[in-house]
Parts: sequence; structure tokens; C-alpha cells
Amino acid sequence: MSIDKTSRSAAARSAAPAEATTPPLGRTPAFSPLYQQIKSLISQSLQAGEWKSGSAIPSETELAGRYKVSQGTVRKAIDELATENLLIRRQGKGTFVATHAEQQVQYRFLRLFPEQGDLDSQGPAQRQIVDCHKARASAQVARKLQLRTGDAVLQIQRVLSFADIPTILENIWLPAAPFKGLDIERLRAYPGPMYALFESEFGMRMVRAQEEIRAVLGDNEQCKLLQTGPYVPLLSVERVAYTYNDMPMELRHALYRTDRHHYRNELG
Amino acid sequence: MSIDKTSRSAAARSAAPAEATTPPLGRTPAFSPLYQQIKSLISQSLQAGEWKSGSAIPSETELAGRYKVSQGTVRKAIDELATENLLIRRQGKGTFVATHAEQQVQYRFLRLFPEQGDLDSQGPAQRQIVDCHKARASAQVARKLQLRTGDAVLQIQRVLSFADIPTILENIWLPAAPFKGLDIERLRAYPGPMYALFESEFGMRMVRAQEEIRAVLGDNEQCKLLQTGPYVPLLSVERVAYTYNDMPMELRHALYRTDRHHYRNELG
DNA sequence: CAGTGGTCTAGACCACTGG
DNA sequence: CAGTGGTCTAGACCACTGC
Repeated sequence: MSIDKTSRSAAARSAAPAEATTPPLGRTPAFSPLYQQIKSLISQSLQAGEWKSGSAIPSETELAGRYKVSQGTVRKAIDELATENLLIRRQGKGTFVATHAEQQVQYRFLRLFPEQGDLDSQGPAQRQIVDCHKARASAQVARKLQLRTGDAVLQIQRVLSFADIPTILENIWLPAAPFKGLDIERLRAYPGPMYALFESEFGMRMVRAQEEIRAVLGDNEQCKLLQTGPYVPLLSVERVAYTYNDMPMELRHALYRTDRHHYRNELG
Repeated sequence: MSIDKTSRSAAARSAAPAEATTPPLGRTPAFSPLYQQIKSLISQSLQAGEWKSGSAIPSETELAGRYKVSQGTVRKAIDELATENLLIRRQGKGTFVATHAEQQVQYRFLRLFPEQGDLDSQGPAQRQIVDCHKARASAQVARKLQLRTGDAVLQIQRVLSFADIPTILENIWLPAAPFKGLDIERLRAYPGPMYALFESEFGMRMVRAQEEIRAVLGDNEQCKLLQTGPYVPLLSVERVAYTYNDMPMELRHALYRTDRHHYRNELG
């Protein structure tokens, strides 16, 4: 993969008067700044696993040399990757591959906060894997994961408790192929967040997610697992998590009790 | 307000050997980069209303001259203000004061999307002001708005409908002082979003907000206003909107029907 | 065409980290 | 102390907008 410093604008260079290629019918081909190309190259290295989760990538100076651009251009590329949470900058130390296996951000995609006290006061979550089995993708699951109906998927059900109170009931669907070898024993044996397991054992990093939230009433089975009475309103949180290249890799349909917690969202 | 290019780092300049002021007990005073100071100055001009909502601020070159810094430093300041949605950059045209009164982002803080079709297909929202009266802040309202219990507030109730289906029931609390003169007639007369009214008629720009979301069952009155049957689960969305300087300016407790819509959230 | 924001460079210096 | 990211500058050129 090489960098093209000249054809960034697809308009024919006006310095080349011969065979003037008129731009075809006002269709302006995409202009791609250098730093965007660098950003792509770094993304590709991340995707290819050239650098491990949590480890440092080469310094800005070194990358500038490798790509034959100025340090400022590399900096701008890294800046964007850092604001997208793919990289983490640490002054004086280096730039690191973002990971879900960090103390600071135990649950990067979880927006549920306790009504009283802070995240620390309720202690760590208790994870209970209820089920994990192979299945075939329904039409809806296939659509969200960009698979075909009937494709092999893993289906996982678990309950998260805070301070011994069951609070989240999750149904998770994963494409079977990238997670070959995952079973209920490995899930139960792993001590950290599930996304950290995906990362360390399957090299699959979830970099962003989209959630759709609705208010629902839990059915009998759901209420039993959450140990609530009947007719309890629950937050239905349907999450699709994406790895690099906007590839959907996980569908997670969760039910949150919101009597002792709330979903918090910042609007910019 | 002047810019201090020298005392950004509070460590005594090592070039001044006389009367060496030992840094008091390892307390490192805050380092503030130049561009952050510029950012503050621009913020203050925004807050003071030096530039109107939706109008262009001076060009980067002009601001660089005014503040006696390089254009690159102004650029970095504006970049951050733009990512915080206080300013909007438009290549070739200028940099503009962000506003709620734009076609593109009719509802900047509303995350509700129709289950079928897109935002356009359901047409514009119908706004029905149910009530608007002066009241005294309860302890809870006062806390959220950083007022004292019993302070004067305006309380507004309204219903938003999409395609003639009542979908959102809102209870809004505003501090009375900054919104003196607002009444139900003016609310009903204004054709645009309420935040645009706050902006154009009271010079009050909401720049960010925080929401707490829970699942609840509507009571009889609420269900009547939303024209649902009883025992319908609803999204409770409690929003505090902030103007400049993290000053809370509005408390909005809304109930969303989520049978035809869902709350959408992007996690980075 | 002038004026705006957007990109890219090269170099200097600062702040932070760890050996 | 060397190495890293963070700030700041000055200048050149490009892309986009509107007159």
C-alpha cells in the first residue's frame, strides 16, 4: 500500500495542459487529504493485528518516516483515530491500541449508572452465564449482523447483577465463524468483560456500537431471571457492536431494570 | 481580557535565578496552553452575545491578529469549539455560531427515530402546549437547575405528535428570571423548536444536555394525554440542558411512546 | 477573482515519563 | 537524560464559495 500525494484531487492537474481531460459531467471524484490516507493505513495495520491490544504503536516520528510525510500529518491522522477511541494517546509514553481490558473503562459500552452512589460504590458486576449454544440466524439477526438467514451463530444468554441484584438480562448473538471454539466453559472461566475476551482470545476488537432503546414489559421468563414481579417496565436495549470497517460483529438484546439504575446519555 | 504567553506553566521560569520560588509542596499549578486561552476568549464573546446565533464570527486570520497569536493557534481553538457544537465551520464561507434554528438539525437534542421510514417521512412534529404557569421550584427541580427551593420557575407542559399520533409528553421547568415575559401565547405563536425560541427571544443558547433514561408505566393522566391504554410502558427521559459555562437552564421530564419510535444512541 | 477554511510542511520548544 | 506526545509558529498551497 503506497501513498499517492498527487492524485488526491482527481481533477486533472492544470499544470499538465496536454490532453485536457474534462471532468466528466460535474461528477467530482472524492478528494482525500494525505492525513486521511495515513489514517487508513494505520487502521489497516490495526485491523491486521500488526500491533497488539493495549500495546504501543510506533512513535509519530517513526510513522512519519515510514510513510514519508511530515510528523504533523501523522499527528492529525492519529488525533482522529484517538477521538474515535481506536487509539489512546499518553503524553511522554506513546500512543496505544485501545482495549476493553482496562481498569478505567471496565464497561466501555455500558451506560447504566446506579441511582445512588457512583460506579465504585456498587462494586464489580457479577456475571452469570445462563446459556450458550449454536443456532441458526433468524432473518432479523441475520440482517443486523449482515449474515444470511440460517447462517451459523452463537447465542449466549447471561445475567449481570450489581450488589447481588440481577439488573441486566442479555441475549447475545455472534457470527459463529470468527468465534470458533467459544463455549459456555470458556465464557464462565473468563474473569473480565466479554468484550475483553473477544479481544484477547479471538483478536476481535469492538470499536463502536449503536443502540436502540425502548420501554417494554418483561415476559414471565424474563421477569423470573431478573427476579422482579410481573408487569415491571424494563428498558429494552438493542445493541449492534462493530469492529473495524463498520463490520457488525455482535447483536446484543438486553433488558435493564431501572428501579435502582438509569441509562445516562450525554448530548453534545 | 489579555493573553498571558509567559505564565502558562506556573513553574518559575528557570531563566530567572533570583529569589528562587520553590514550588509549594509539589502542587503543580495548572498548565494552560495558548489555544485554550483563545478558546476561553472566544467562548466569552459567544456568551456575551458579541456574535448573533447563526451569524459568522471573524475569520481565523482576523482573530489571530486580534489575539496576537498565529492562525494555527486560533484554528485549534475553533476546532475544539466546533467539535463541541458551539461553532460550525463552513469551508469557503466562514465559521458560524451554532443555532437550534436550522433545517438540518431541527431537533438537536432529540434522539427519537421512527421505527419505519426516516425522519423526513413522518413529516414535521405537531406541537401542542397544554399548560404554562409560574410556580415555585421543588427541592428536586431546584437541585437540578442549581436554584434554591421555592425560587420562581416557569412550568410548561406540552405534547409532541408525529403523523398526528401523540408521542411525547413533556414537562419543562425554566428559571423564571432569564425567561421573563414568556407565556403560553408566545409559546403557541412560535412556529419553530422551543430551543430556537429560547435563542432568538431570550438570547439563551443551550449547548449541551444530559439525559437520564428509565422505563416506567404512565399514570392515568399521562396515558390520557398520550392517548394510550393503561399499563403502557414508556421511556422516561429526564434532561438537563446547559448553556455556556455549564450553567443548567432547563429541566425537561419527558415520556416517550416507543411503540412506533425508538431512542437511538451511538457509542464511540 | 478575493476571501474563507483545509491541508501540509519544517522547525523550535515545552511537558511528561521512565530509566 | 533520552524519547515521547503537546504546543506554537510561519509560510505555502489547495478547495470551496460567492460576487
